[in-house]
Amino acid sequence: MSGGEQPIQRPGGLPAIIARRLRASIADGRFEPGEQLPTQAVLGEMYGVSRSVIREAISLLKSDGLVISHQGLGQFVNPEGSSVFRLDADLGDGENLSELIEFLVSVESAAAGYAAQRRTDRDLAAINGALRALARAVDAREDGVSEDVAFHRAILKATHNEYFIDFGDFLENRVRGFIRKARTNTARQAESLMAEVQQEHEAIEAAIAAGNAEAARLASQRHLLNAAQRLRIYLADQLT
Amino acid sequence: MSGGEQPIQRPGGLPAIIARRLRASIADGRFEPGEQLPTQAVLGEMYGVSRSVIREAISLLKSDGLVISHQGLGQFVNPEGSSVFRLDADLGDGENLSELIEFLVSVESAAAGYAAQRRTDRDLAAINGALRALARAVDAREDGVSEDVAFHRAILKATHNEYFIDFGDFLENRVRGFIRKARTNTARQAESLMAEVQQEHEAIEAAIAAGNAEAARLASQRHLLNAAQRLRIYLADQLT
DNA sequence: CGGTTATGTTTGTATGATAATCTGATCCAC
DNA sequence: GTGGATCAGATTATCATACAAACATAACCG
Repeated sequence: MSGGEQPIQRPGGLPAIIARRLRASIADGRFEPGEQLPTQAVLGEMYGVSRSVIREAISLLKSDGLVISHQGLGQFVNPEGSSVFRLDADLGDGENLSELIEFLVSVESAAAGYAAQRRTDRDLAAINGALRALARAVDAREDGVSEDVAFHRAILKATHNEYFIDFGDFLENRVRGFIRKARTNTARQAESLMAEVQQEHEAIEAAIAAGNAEAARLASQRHLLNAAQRLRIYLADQLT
Repeated sequence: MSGGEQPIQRPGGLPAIIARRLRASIADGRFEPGEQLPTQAVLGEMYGVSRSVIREAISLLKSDGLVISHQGLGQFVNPEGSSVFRLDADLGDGENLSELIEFLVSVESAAAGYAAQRRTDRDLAAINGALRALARAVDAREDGVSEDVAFHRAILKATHNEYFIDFGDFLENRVRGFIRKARTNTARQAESLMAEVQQEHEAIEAAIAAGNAEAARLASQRHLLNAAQRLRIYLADQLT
């Protein structure tokens, strides 16, 4: 999967390497919170790279809120600690896939619960419309990817919570897209699989329509866990 | 709160501005997925800045996985979409505080549930030890901050899931630290408040010890929601 | 026709210079 | 002396330029 036909993927260049080292140094306490970092010129000497590289590395740490720099003053380790939670899904290696799925399920199912409590009639109509469109697509022997996306997005939208919606976009781009690719590649049992998926979808929709948060959580949880299971089977087949 | 005694916080410099614009352009579809971006030299002309600035901006997008660059080839919009979920908590504005808390509660309570299912005896001992240490600190009229941190961290550790642990660190740095500051600043009712918090902690610990995932989820949920409520009261008082 | 070699383009890195901004010391007036 | 303005130094921010490395394509040759 990783490292195939595409041009080789380097660790990210010198700036990324330096950034990693600096991050480690901060984490290890070699630079304490609030402490002033060496100047860019000095850091350049320390690591044997030019100031441009140091600047890019620092820039990355700044975007994570780990470092704060003031013109004329210097650069400091943010005493508040990193201000962002960064979830980078390196799917496909299968290493910590289970752990990641667990985390994803927690969020997704919670979102479904909130959606059940908050969905307006308009939300419900959108969810229902997406579900029926998906059914039509499956009947027409299409893949129904865009309809699947619309369905899940409609649910997240019904939470009326920006954070869940953003998280859903991430989930969509990285994980569900991956799952879908796996699914279409194992087109053998596509028929029964599609029916299974559709059934899970309908369970979610019914719970949300009924305003039953607990049921929505469970149904959503089951759906994603099943998808993960199907993905695992696919990955196992790949290794033969 | 924001913009007080510290040196004024600029929007982040030219690179951050350019990065925002590029991000917007990609989101708006002005640059389609997989499409090649203009060269750094051209982008520099377009925005009227030097190539260094463009490089730093692109570097930020690359760290989000939104852009991929190949030496000698050019820079491309990642067709897979962003590979990271970025949760930056701009707490203190109170704007979408409720939404954020909702998201945090979802994750934290799920973690408590997993902890209840998986905790080893050693985990349980760590949690219990932290809880008793916290009680001692409160009795001794100390703030007990470090003990509080240790308690929550021990729980997250008991999930044996790296993602929850990382998330806990973020939560700790940004949110709980903020809550704690609010709490100590309203030291008037500290006595009854501490007792209330301790009671909530004990409920979580008991559920985890009993291996009751559902109870652990609920207890954790209640604890964080109450903390958020206490925070809201504090913030409201501030506005007088 | 197939493989090899130029060639041009683009990103990566280095280097040096200038502008902007902040701290701390210095200086001057009163 | 004290308070405020001014200056010097340090440091980041930005710019400009040059060279190295990697890649695609076209030209070339056997």
